[in-house]
Amino acid sequence: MNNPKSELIQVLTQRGYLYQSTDLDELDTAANGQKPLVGYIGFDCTASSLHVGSLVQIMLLRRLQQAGHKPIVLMGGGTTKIGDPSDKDKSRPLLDDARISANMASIKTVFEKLLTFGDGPTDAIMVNNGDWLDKLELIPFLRTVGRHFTINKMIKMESVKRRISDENEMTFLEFNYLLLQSYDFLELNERYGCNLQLGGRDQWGNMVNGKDLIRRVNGNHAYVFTSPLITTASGTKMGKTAEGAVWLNADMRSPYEYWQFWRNTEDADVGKFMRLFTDIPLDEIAGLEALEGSEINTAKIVLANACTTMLHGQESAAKAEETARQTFAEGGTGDDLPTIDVTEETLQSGLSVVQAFVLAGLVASNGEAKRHIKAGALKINDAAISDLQAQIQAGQFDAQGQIKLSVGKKKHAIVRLA
RNA sequence: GGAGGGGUGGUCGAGUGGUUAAAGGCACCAGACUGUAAAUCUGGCCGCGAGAGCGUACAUUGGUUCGAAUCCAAUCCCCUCCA
Repeated sequence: MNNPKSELIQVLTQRGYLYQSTDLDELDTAANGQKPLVGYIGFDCTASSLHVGSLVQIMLLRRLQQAGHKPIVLMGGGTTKIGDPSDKDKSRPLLDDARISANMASIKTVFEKLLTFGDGPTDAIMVNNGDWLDKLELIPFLRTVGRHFTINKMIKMESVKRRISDENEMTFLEFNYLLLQSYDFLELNERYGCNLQLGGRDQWGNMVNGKDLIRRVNGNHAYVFTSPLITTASGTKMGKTAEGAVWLNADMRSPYEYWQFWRNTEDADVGKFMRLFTDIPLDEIAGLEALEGSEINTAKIVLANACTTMLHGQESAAKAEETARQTFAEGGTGDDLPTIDVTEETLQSGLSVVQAFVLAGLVASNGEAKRHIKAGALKINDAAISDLQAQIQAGQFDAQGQIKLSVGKKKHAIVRLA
């Protein structure tokens, strides 16, 4: 689309969120109308935090709200009990209700930072599809919803085709996931006038079926908008690190580590990530991403600050930046580095370097620590360790009672004498 | 219900009685080079142990054997074809 009229579609296309959409022109017109659009995205609550993989989705809702529309965060309290079949992993252990609501509460804290909740016309709301899915009755459901789905059409869906061919198989339960998600959209349409569903590109099939269901059941017109799968410039899925998922909740990944995640973005991704994950104006981004050579590090700091501020607040971002500056630019340490406390007694009875690194969480096992020593990657106070059996010495603590542990050039921690 | 095939480390995928902690790819980690980037090259990649080594591990359980991921039995799960 060349010249979107609405702010929403302008922003979404210019910042790289558009993969595919139904009636883009019409959606553009609707987005430009008097009435705010009401758009939703569904999130499962299988863990107590979402991770950066979901961030594009969250940002979609944020853009929606910024452009004067109403976001609905749909928590999959009902669908989580079934387990999302599109995750190809072996079926997870089913979560119990207590676990699900705990996860939901924990996840909600993240949305509260990125969206404005309330009762106003463009305030975000959070709803739980367990509210209606849990009490569905099979026969009425089949008669009102099931009749609108033809098997003929369903088996032509890309997601279904893939699953019912040779190697794979699909259970009836999974087959029904489509109906449940479609029903969610219908329910939100009737309850809240929700007329837009956003999501990742893999959700397209489920989403357009919801749109069709709405038209068939109550004649309303709804829209569907998908975002691309975000990969890094080198082609891998975004957000993979040795430590696992990049969680959004601060108790699962500290603001400093979150800052570092963004700081380590590949050169080629800086502009793209800024457009997607920050509110930095486009012209400013254009200037930053044009920086050449090591200059672009400035842009990465801007990116890290913007992302961390959005999620953890300005103060946390500033602290993370300062810690990074002290650690990397000055070769010292900063307050925000992961820290472990060690007592005088522990020190007396002997604490090996290997143990210290394990305690600090910088390595996963003694063996890994030793491998790193052999590779010359473990440093104490910036001096490489070569002795596998080296002990932490009292004399290594500096005036502040600290020792700096490093694995390679990037991972640092502090041991503090308690 | 019948016939056949299969379940291997984070992942994909070799391996069909000892030389196999298990080829190779990917992912990941570290070193070199740099800019806390990418690419490239080098090394590593179950745990414990300074090391020799030890312990665990090839769906699960039991068995055969001096010795099993490899053979046998039962169980669970998956695939293909037939009914």
